[in-house]
Amino acid sequence: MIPLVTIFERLQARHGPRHWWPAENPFEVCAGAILTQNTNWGNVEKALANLKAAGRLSPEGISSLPPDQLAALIRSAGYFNAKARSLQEFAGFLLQTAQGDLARLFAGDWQLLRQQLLSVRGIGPETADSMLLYAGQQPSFVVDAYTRRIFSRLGLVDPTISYELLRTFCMERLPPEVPLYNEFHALLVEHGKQHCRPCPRCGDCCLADCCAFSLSAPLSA
DNA sequence: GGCCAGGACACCA
DNA sequence: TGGTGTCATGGC
Repeated sequence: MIPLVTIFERLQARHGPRHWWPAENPFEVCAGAILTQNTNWGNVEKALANLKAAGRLSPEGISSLPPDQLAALIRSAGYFNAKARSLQEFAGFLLQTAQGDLARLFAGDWQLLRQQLLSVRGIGPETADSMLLYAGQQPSFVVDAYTRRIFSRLGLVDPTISYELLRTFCMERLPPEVPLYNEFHALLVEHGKQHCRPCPRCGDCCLADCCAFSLSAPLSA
């Protein structure tokens, strides 16, 4: 079994630093985490730009907007009715729990906060962990479809493994370091989006030992 | 025109 | 606990 740190190093060598999360402030990270659910990031950027232009990219701005108007602003992100509701649920939670102050929200026990976030309608495990890691700088590993696909292709886990089990698998094998978690997830997304194909020789992910030699080769090779 | 993209939830067995 | 349907736009 390839150590996760080795996979991380190969991803790093292949793709370089990813500089995640692409946002101007922690609240934008949280809004983006909701908007990007099962959606291309390019569509999310348009929705975020609309919210900014309307002066609504804040807990108060989102909370005070009629649902249909909020849905219209985030239309490009898809599932706009559901996501408008989720954004308002999160904004309400943030206002009620921490007076709209994310620094205050993340100041306490983050594992307790994770449970609270999971109780907010529209925030599932990946969204909660993205908020904790990228907005709150807490060592909560983010798992997504790419993580499951790549790790199962490498033979590390079963492809049907649950979110929580895969997250635990990762966190038990990595030191709880925010910069490492940040970069690892971002690299897995990048690898999954553009480059991860079954190896023509071994059938594994191209990060496998079989193909590790080729990591320095051009991406088109 | 079909497929996929940085999921979550309700409902059912 | 796990499987399935639904939510929906935009790029390729």
